[in-house]
Amino acid sequence: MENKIENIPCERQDHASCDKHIAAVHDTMDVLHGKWKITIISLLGFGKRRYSEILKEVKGISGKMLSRELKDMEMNLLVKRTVISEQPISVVYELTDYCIELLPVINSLAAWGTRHRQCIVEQFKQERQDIPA
Amino acid sequence: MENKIENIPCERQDHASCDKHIAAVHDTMDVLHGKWKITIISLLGFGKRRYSEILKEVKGISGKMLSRELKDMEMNLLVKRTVISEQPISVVYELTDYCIELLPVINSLAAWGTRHRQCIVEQFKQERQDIPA
DNA sequence: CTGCATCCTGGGCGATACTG
DNA sequence: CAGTATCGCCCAGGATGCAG
Repeated sequence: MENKIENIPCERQDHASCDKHIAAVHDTMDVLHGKWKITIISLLGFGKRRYSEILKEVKGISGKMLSRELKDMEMNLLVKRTVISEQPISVVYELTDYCIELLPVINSLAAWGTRHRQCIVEQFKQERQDIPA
Repeated sequence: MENKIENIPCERQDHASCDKHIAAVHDTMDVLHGKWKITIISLLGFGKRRYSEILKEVKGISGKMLSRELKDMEMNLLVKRTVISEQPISVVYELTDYCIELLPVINSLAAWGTRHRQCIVEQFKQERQDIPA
């Protein structure tokens, strides 16, 4: 029951560094918090978009939430906002280079999620044939 | 404003794969949902722990939440629960090999979080000397 | 010690209507 | 078209107490 490190593919060795690690994770999660930000980032990873386009393409999001999230993300330097002064006015959002560094992270989340879904499906099948009668 | 992919270090090319990508991310986030799971995983990445040890080491968590989260994680095959029939009874939790695959993902979250914190600090300093008078 | 039931509060988020 | 204001629901999660 000791603090033997085994099979752990990372380099956390003591309580202090463990706490720092956790704090760092929370820094990221704070930035990504809420129901929508990751989706928005994924979408914008696809290319710059206007407000109304995002509204359409992110299924289910309301206008209030979208502007709130975008404002938030702009403050966190994740997104660049550009006003196009035409008729009528339009606003374009795009990922900052900084935020683009998040994409690989999000990709790794996606990769694990894909495997996880398969695993759950397997498990389900398994259970169904364990109790067949 | 087209769907030009540029500077994007990942391979999402069309709407269908983009949607799948997003769904996969949500699969992962569902598993990690709530205020505590990532922290618990990080801690257990450190070595197996008893219930009461986790309760002490994860600052701020309540008993209710801890058992709820652990049960949840057990169902998702993230954690292995072992009852030690001694006096008094104790229960040991440890990461499954499956969950250990999540550690690199969490590490990448931490890595970005560390950089982000530095970036925010820089930005703050910047602003303070932009409006010094 | 481990873990569940109950009660309760805050705030995340949706719906709608309104302004520039 | 972009964004704000108001209202209110709902549920994650905190506190406490009980059970095995």
